Amino acid sequence: MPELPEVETIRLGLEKKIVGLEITNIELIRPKTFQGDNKLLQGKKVLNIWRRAKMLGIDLTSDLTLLFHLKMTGQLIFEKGKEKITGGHPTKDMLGPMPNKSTVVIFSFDDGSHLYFNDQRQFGWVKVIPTSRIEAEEKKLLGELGPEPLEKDFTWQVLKDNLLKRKKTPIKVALMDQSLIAGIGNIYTSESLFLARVDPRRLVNTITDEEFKKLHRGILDSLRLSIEKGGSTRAHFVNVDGQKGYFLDFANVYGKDGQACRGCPDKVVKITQAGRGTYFCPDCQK
DNA sequence: CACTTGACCTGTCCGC
DNA sequence: TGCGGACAGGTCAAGT
Repeated sequence: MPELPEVETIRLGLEKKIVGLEITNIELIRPKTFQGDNKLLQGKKVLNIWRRAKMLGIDLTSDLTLLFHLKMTGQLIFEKGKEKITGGHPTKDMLGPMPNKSTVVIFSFDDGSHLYFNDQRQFGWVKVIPTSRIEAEEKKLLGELGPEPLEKDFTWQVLKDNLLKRKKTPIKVALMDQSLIAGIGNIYTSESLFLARVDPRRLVNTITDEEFKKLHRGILDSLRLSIEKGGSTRAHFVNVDGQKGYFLDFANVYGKDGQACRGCPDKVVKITQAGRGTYFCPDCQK
């Protein structure tokens, strides 16, 4: 599920809801998704919420950080436990009552509210790490990660230099590599390559400077538009209130195989690269 | 090194 | 209605 815009949507939601709350209990329904000592979290307060690549961090007092990766189907749903549901609650409307069949961990807070970590496929995880070591040991704690595309210093030259570390890799596959650029996944590679009019099968070392510039623009435009639309919901993604995102209503190619392309008489095509679906318009993307 | 496939899991959808 | 197979916002390890 979540790529950069979806994780960012969750981050923005959590920021408004849980900063300042104190954790009173952690229930591990699927213990293997939780790494570390959950008892350490009792009585700790939420300081702030951050995102790096597709990971979400919740900093707590006592130098503790909860690090989440939601992988394909992870959800973080916040519910004000004391509010009685009387016909028309966004979470209930979308997902039914919490917890549900896919709930893997439940965090409880001192005001009676709860944060539900749901994950149908159980690929996701959350772990406890020391906040103060993240900066110095990012590679060890978060993995090898390329630059954040929405940071100011992410220029088209930075994009080019990083992608060129994999000269003979198809551009679509290179864009998915988190060690080259962080946060971009299957939806936004297809979308940004369409905006740049670049064929996803092209090898990185055949891309011209003009094309790197257009690709840079396409990445920023698709990520920003998606955050504005609350992310992409294909099947599972919802924000912390259980609501879907609407970026896919504005998508050009993702999930549109067999449908007419927006700007030419041709149809959008789906191919497989590195085991994942790629969508593009063979007429527009050269 | 470059690239593909399978594994991790559960659920849904589509064709027979 | 049932069953098998393909497929799903991600990432690893292992194999060619």
